[in-house]
Amino acid sequence: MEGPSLVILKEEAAPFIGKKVLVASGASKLDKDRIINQTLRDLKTWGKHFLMVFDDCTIRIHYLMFGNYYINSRHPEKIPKLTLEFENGEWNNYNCAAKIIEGTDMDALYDWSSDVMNEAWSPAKARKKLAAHPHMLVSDALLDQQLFTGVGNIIKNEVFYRIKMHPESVIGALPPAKLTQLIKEARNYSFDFYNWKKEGTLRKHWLAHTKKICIRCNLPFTKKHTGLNPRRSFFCTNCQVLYTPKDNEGTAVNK
DNA sequence: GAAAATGTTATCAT
DNA sequence: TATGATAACATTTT
Repeated sequence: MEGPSLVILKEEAAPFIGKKVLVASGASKLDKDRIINQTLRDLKTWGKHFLMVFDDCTIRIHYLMFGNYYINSRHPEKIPKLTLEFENGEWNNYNCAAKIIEGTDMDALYDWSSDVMNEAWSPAKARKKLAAHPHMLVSDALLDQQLFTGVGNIIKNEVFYRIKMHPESVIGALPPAKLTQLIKEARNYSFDFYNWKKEGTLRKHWLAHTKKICIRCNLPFTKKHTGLNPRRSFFCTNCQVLYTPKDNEGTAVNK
């Protein structure tokens, strides 16, 4: 699950805010008794971290690759990792990692400005952080949760396709305007993802992820694991430009 | 039916 | 002690 999906969950679970946990159950090892009778005070997301803020602690849920949830219904056979029952409904979470964080001050723990879905998102800070990693491949940069919190592999592939950038381009070699475009589109596509996911049309809007043919060029895509975080990249070598350092710059000159 | 994938963190080893 | 490798989680799609 990528960042935008958690924002959708936050909206779907909003009716539970202000309600008391009547029953907490599930396969998770976390101390479920701890939150019984606590009121759900707030729901927040930091990229792929989902935060349920209670009276004196917070539950952090990560849905990883296969996690999902059912609100006011449950999976026909699977056992939930964590179920919360309130007076107005139940919330079942599956295949996720759940953990209790002591305290409720998430502002002290999370930097919201790095989250592409957050209103506090700061392109300027992103740019500054990127400048500190001139040798990083753009493919790794977009997946780096400290740089583009909430971006996942689908968003990565679609962003590079949109801005016509080869995923193995190097941060330090990007022309300033191209860097601007990368930062801008990381957030912009994430909101498209959010809207399409909500209307159930996300997959049909994919132009690169899992695709075989580039519709701009009518040529086959390259499918390759790129970067140090070797996730699948789908790209067109004809229209997606590879930005690499010139031989005599970017690194110490060897003579 | 095997393999890979919308991903990260805890733990172990060096 | 710091860094890096490995295990763990566990379902759907190709």
